Amino acid sequence: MNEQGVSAIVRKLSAFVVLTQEEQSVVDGLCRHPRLIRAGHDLVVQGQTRHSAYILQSGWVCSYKLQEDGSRQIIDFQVPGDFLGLRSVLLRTSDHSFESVTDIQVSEVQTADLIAAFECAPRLSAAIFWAVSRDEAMVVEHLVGVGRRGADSRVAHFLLELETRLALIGLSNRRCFRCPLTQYHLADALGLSAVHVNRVLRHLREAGLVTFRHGFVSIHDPIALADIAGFDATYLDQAEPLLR
Amino acid sequence: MNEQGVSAIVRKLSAFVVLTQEEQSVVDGLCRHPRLIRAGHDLVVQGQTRHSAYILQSGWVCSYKLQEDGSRQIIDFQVPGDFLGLRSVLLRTSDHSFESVTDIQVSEVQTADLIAAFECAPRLSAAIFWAVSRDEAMVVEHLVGVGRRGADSRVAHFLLELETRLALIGLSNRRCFRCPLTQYHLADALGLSAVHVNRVLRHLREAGLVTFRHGFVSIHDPIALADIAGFDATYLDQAEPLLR
DNA sequence: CGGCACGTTGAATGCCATCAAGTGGGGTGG
DNA sequence: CCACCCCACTTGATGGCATTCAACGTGCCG
Repeated sequence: MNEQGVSAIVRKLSAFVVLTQEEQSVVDGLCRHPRLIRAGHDLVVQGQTRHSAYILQSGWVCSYKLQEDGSRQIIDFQVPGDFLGLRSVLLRTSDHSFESVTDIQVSEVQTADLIAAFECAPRLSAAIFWAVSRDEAMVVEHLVGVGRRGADSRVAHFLLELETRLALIGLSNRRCFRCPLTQYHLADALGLSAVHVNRVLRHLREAGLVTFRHGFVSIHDPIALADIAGFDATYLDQAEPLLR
Repeated sequence: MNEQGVSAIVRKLSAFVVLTQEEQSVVDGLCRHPRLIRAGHDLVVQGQTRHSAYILQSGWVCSYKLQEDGSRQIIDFQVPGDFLGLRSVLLRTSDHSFESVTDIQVSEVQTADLIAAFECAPRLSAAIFWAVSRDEAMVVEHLVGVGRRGADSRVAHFLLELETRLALIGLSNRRCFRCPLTQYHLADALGLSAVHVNRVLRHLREAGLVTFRHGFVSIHDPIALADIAGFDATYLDQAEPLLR
């Protein structure tokens, strides 16, 4: 729960469907058994066969895929209110891993409970499908970035996307936000070396665009930053709620 | 329909769920109104607000995302039996475009019909969710390739994945297959320049691994190719059907 | 026969990885 | 309390992989 007394997931889903009090309690019912996990632990590992889905209550998680040569590609980061592993419950073996970046709090979601929730609150299922679709759109945009953008643009785009996601759940005020990621995380996510990420960050900082330091990000010039990022937030679909 | 008298989509879904005769007819019912589209046309364009989903009956399609600077990133190719735009029916605006690579035959799927099909054939819905999950896993693997693999490895991986997908619907005999893609398609998909794709293909050909030419691909040395590709087909989940 | 799309090859440039070395803060243990 | 280590970050030098520019080949089609 944050300062408004509303859980992050309710807040996020409300961006798409304005949930009734009753629907909110259904969601909260899914989050009944929170579990604490320390930073740097794997929730699900690549190749694992029967794994659950989770809702992230607090803290940050990354999903990644390891290669034989030891390098890893981070697929996405999860912030409070996001689902973990919902995409792949139907594949027999998980194709990627989840690791806690910070200490986290998660609720395990039983498939049966989820289906029951869908039945008694159909609008809720629409909201959850929207959330899943948005996550996929983010992976696609991520692919575009890694495939077609230069390093500066890639880093700028990443920070802007992050800001937008965090603003949605009340963890950013559109200027600055807390961010527990290291430059190594950025490197693994963006397909760059950590050394180069460092150089790019310095460049962006000296250009007065954005500062990424001490677990904190400040966006000094959103316009110029969005410009070099080629950032267009349409894919995050963050306009008015569709269903009221 | 192919030579076995079974549509590509039924064949593909059967890899996950062995469909009864009745379930097969439900699927065929979804494919009632086929539409022909010439090569090089857009079915859905990025930014379009209300678009349908389709099932591809024959021919090849690519989904891509355009950038301001004119470059494009191909997200994925669709081959017969694949869905188009199912992922994003819930987002208000499509975040990417679909273009026919060859002349194609598609069936438009009404959301209502799909839901009705789910209700009268629950096993079918599981199979479709599996197909969607597999598509997402492919996008993730694509991201890993673009982010973390060198050009040779990327091209090799792409060709192996393609072969596996086509074998599933009976369009490859595990050695060679027809492939209407140009080197420009590969370049846009793999985040490389067309010139470099050409060089890589020459290199792979001269090494006796694979030939990509005249709309035809021959895999001469699958073992060595999988080796430099770092190819592990687990994410395609192509083992035994799960539900019988 | 010209035009066009696709493919092919060479040379020069440049972005980013890699190697290497060093800084600084936080935690631990002597 | 200080020495030590470890991790994250920082910076410079070097080199390689892939892009870009440019030119040419080749088959197809109007």
